[in-house]
Amino acid sequence: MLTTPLSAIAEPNRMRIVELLRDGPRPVGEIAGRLRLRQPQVSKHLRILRDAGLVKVHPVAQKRIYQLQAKPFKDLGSWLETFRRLWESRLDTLDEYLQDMKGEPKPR
Amino acid sequence: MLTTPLSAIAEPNRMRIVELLRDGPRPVGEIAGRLRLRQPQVSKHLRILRDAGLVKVHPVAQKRIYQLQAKPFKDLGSWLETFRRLWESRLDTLDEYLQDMKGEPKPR
DNA sequence: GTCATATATCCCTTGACAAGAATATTCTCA
DNA sequence: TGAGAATATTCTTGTCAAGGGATATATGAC
Repeated sequence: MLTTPLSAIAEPNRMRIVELLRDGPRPVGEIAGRLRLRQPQVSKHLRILRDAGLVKVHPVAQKRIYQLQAKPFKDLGSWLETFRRLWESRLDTLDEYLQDMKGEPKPR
Repeated sequence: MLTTPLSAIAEPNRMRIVELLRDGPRPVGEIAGRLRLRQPQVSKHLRILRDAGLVKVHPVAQKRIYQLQAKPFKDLGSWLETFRRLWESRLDTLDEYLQDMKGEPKPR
């Protein structure tokens, strides 16, 4: 129900599926075979990945070719960028915070 | 139990906590106040974030100042990099895959 | 010591979710 | 049309995790 891209990838088997699809589009059966998973579980995981917008499906005969979508990865990258100062600024802000606290009135 | 950084961030309230800490270290009470969460839940979430290596705690008197850690974000960035060709190569590999399957010439 | 503040942990209930098994659906082709 | 292949869905069950409430622990002030 609540299917955000992040929580979709957080599940270990879905992570494996995503990493497999990183190398190119694959049909369900091949995914199941390579990852040693049962077909129904793979279909269910793909359904969730699809609802999260992480993959898109292309029907070819009876096969369904699943393909990664770029957007959620771009978005995740953008979100990560907002943390860039975390590792770029050598001086962390802890000392700064502690300094601020010194000026505040003491609890009673 | 299985506490990976990704699954830790995937939880909505923990995501909010992480985004709050992005602006700087904060004690538990302030996090609870700003996010309108109850203190025990915040402590529990912080515990999980801490087990996942996302935050570090600095005791100051009775307060515990929580601070984001850079490493997991760097790691996530590195992992995300492995998907870069996804959105850099405008030509996706779907046609290529279909061609392999059918043995047909690429449609024009 | 006692009290107040700040945070952590414990117990409990409830809901979400993943796997398994069986079945349903969709498509191709003879 | 029927058969077989490829995939999707339904139902059930067990597990895990989040929230609520109460309580425990730690620190500082008096």
